[in-house]
Amino acid sequence: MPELPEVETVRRGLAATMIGERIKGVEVIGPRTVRRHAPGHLVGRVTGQSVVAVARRGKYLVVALSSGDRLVIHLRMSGQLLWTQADVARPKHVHAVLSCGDGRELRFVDPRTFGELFVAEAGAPCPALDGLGAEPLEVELGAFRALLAGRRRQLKALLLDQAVFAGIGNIYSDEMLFAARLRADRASDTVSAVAARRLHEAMRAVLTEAIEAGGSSLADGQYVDVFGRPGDYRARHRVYGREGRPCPVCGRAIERRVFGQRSTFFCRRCQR
DNA sequence: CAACCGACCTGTTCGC
DNA sequence: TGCGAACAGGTCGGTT
Repeated sequence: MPELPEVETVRRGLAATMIGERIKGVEVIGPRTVRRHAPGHLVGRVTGQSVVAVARRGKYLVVALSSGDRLVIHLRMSGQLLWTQADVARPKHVHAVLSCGDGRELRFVDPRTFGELFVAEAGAPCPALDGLGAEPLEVELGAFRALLAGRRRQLKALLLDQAVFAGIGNIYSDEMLFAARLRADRASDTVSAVAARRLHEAMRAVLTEAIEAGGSSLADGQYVDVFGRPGDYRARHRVYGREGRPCPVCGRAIERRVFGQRSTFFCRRCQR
């Protein structure tokens, strides 16, 4: 579910609530939620630590602890982090809980159980983070063009490849390709310098606006921030989830096709 | 190297 | 109303 704008929105909520908090207790409830190492390792490493900073790398949240260790969280498809009073009844699918001060706790909720938490120890390499590609909001135009030209990939597959650009998912790849007027299956090394500049700008514009809107909550309302609030960006989607509706630029019906196993929404006339 | 496929899960929506 | 099929924001490992 969550892509870069949603994860960034969660990050901001975590930074606002958790920095300076001491984690008094850690509960790991589901057997799948901590799977890169023993669950007890996470409990031992995190209990008693204070939160120093909260960063984001791609779709990963990175909670820096006073020990120098990092608590790394990925929400995958259905994960949520909810900051609540501990005496509020727990919903279904709460798989981990961090108990903090003033009777508050951070809950990791995840119906599909694809999400995960793990500890990256201070000074140790972390393959999951180290293998990530460029941050889409930081990559410069020159480097961006080199990433497109350096291989022959379908543009959508390239945008979705976390080792190339970290944080883009199915919604925002479609939205930025539409904004740049490029087809999802265009070979990356055939994109002109002018079109590459358009895509670079579209990447920045779409992600920035989506973050400002607090991300996209779809019909089922799965995605919410740490305070339980949905994001507003869905109302601004121009193609994603809009099959059969008119293209906002030319009026032709938006189409849906599968590219690389993923539903892809696009305008046949505007995107080349 | 790139594309494709199934797998991992639960829940919701859609079509008959 | 019921029920199975299709589908879902992500990623990984194995094949073609």
